[in-house]
Amino acid sequence: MNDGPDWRPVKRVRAFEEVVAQIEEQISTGRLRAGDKLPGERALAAALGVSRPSVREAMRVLEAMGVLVANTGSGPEAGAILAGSAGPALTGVLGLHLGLANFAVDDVVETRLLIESWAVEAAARHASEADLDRLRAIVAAMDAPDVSAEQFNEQDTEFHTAIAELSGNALVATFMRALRDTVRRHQQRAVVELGSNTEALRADHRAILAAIEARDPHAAAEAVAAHLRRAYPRVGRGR
Amino acid sequence: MNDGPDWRPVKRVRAFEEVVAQIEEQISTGRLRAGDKLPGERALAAALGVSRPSVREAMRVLEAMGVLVANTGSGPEAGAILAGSAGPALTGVLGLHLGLANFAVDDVVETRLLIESWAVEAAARHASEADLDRLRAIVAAMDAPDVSAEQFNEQDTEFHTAIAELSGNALVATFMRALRDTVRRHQQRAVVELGSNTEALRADHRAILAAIEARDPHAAAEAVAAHLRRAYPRVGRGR
DNA sequence: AACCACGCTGTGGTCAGACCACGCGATCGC
DNA sequence: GCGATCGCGTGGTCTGACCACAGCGTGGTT
Repeated sequence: MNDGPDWRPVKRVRAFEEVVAQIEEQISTGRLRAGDKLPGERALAAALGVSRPSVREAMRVLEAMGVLVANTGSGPEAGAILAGSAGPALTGVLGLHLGLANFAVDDVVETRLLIESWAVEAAARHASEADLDRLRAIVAAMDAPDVSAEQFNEQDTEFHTAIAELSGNALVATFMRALRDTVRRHQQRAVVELGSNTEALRADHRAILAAIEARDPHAAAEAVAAHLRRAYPRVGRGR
Repeated sequence: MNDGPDWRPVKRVRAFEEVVAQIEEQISTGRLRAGDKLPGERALAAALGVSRPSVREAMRVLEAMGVLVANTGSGPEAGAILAGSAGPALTGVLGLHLGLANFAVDDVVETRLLIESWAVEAAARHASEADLDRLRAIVAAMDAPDVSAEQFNEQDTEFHTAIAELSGNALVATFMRALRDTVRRHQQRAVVELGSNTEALRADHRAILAAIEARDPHAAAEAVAAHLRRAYPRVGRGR
């Protein structure tokens, strides 16, 4: 089994990678928590023995991953603050790789169907009355007579995200939002074709809500599947 | 409905963000494709009218998203090349936010169960004989007498990733790998407790493989669920 | 005494210019 | 012919400087 030395030569370690690694370590060991503020770039550079540009590149990486936000000025709001959610970062990553053809749009929609079916089942099982009120309010807002296409889309996102959150799994909710945003950004780049056909979609929403209200997980999953098949008809064939 | 001006303050646009945006646009419009090589940092800086550090920060962001890799030296391999997969980037993002307590470990395992159940059903439906051979080879390798704990873990990842790839959905496969790596990194930070208990896990793998061979999606999903419940016993209670 | 304007200070953002390590590729010498 | 060597362009790093911005203290004004 031994084919000789075969040692993998040292991996190049760039300065900013070391900085990222150290900050990651502080996070995973709990020494840095959400809400904490990092030292200034100059102080960090001095403490780590690297130059400020290297620290800045590390900041950009962490910022791209949604781990921190950087603010200028002074006061409590200024500086690099650990916070953020993974959502926007995920959306960005997925969108880029969609453009690079590493994924297909159908893959994204299919995955969304898979995740949302599960989420709505969980939601149907243990949604509280307050949760239901929230969904009802969104559905009612979408049924108002004067909603623009943009508002409609916004509230549609709201509705589906709310369902995902009701599943009680924060990661699933984040995935859901990222997938929906990815599809939406992609399709709005092509054509906004739903036009005045929103009635069918709104009816779907009402059906989903009704199934959740009836505590019927299976029916809820079916309703979601039907809804997505209507919204993205091309998916699901051929596989 | 009109509450006054309520204008959003101008979004600050940093130079590197503009650079990232322009590269993203080149990607989504198809002018840049996977495998293409970007101009050198100096040339890009000159072309975009920004300084080299700004270009570099943009590079770091795109690199963190798994969109490009940067190599030194000269020749065809040198420079910033569009390529990569989203996998490592997703793993990094998930791991960091796990550390920041934006997600719970249970969320990750639960999500993995959800996705893998679906994937194995799809795999059971349309795995080719060659696909099955690949799985059989992995299972056989894990049954060898002299596998170390590390090798075992490696091949376990291989097995589950292979199943996800068999689903035919590249995005699901990517998610699967990211979720598994995230869990693995997290648990290996704590305790590697499986010890010599691998026999049960290997039996699970054989059961999963058998269900796929039998083209029984439901049994395959059940087998995967049982396997994950055994591997991560604490999950699934209380929700 | 209350209040407001100014400037100090520290933050991230940007820039210019320089030097280094690396590795391909052409050139030169044998 | 062929191998060692040098050139040159790549990303990686550093220095030092300047800018815009925002909070907050200090000063003068009312």
